[in-house]
Amino acid sequence: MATDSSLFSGSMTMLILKLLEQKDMYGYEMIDTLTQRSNNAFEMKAGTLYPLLHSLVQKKCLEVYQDDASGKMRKYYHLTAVGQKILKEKTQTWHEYSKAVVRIIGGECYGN
Amino acid sequence: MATDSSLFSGSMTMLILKLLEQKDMYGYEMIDTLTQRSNNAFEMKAGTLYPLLHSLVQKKCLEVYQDDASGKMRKYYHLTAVGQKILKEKTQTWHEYSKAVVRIIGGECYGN
DNA sequence: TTGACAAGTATAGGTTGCCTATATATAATT
DNA sequence: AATTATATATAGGCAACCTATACTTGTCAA
Repeated sequence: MATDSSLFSGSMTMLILKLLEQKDMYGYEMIDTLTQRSNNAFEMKAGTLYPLLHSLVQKKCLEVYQDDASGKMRKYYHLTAVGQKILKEKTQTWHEYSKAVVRIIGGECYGN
Repeated sequence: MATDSSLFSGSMTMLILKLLEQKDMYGYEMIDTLTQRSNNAFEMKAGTLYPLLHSLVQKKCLEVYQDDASGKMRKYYHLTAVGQKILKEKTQTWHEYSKAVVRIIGGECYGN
């Protein structure tokens, strides 16, 4: 991530799971998608992503399958029911904390 | 902090500086104030706070003075100009990242 | 046609941020 | 008198993320 990433450390898992809720993706694709959708606010590093993906597979949050059709090795990740549950929990927690931060630092407020 | 604190690690400094922008406080007072204003979402631990305060003093973000009037030792912390600048930067970054997260995970976002 | 670069995945090692556990001392409560 | 709340402090540890590096294959320009 860019600049002062520490402000949002811990949210990486949530963001990855959210991307995979919409469609199966391979690692490099996730990095690009995150960068685009966040307008460069997030620049996830490969060295952060791949170990994270491996651990999420181990925790049964993701399933992986390989596709070499294009000649390049691509490992696609698919969100499981377990992963979906974790995503829901993390998202809820995020909104809760986000609202609490806003109550303290003021400014904009997040719905629901 | 409560439960899955990792989602917001890195925001502690910002929150502390924000409290001290409003008035000088001593450590224990900050913990209570944070707990109250966040409706128990944040439960900062003493073992987290005091080392953080010491490091902020070292970075010239805070100044400290002691008050033993009440019989109890209380170290009051005061926000410096440097601290104010850091607070402004962290707050800006937080809003930026927060908006980026909302763009990815969805939910409403009010104001800038 | 080969040399450089982008795409794609992977791991080791280090830093940071926060936590738990523990320690100390005094005031208030019981 | 004993316990609890107030108040500050430090050591040790874990988890999350980063940097640096490594490897392979495809593409494009010189």
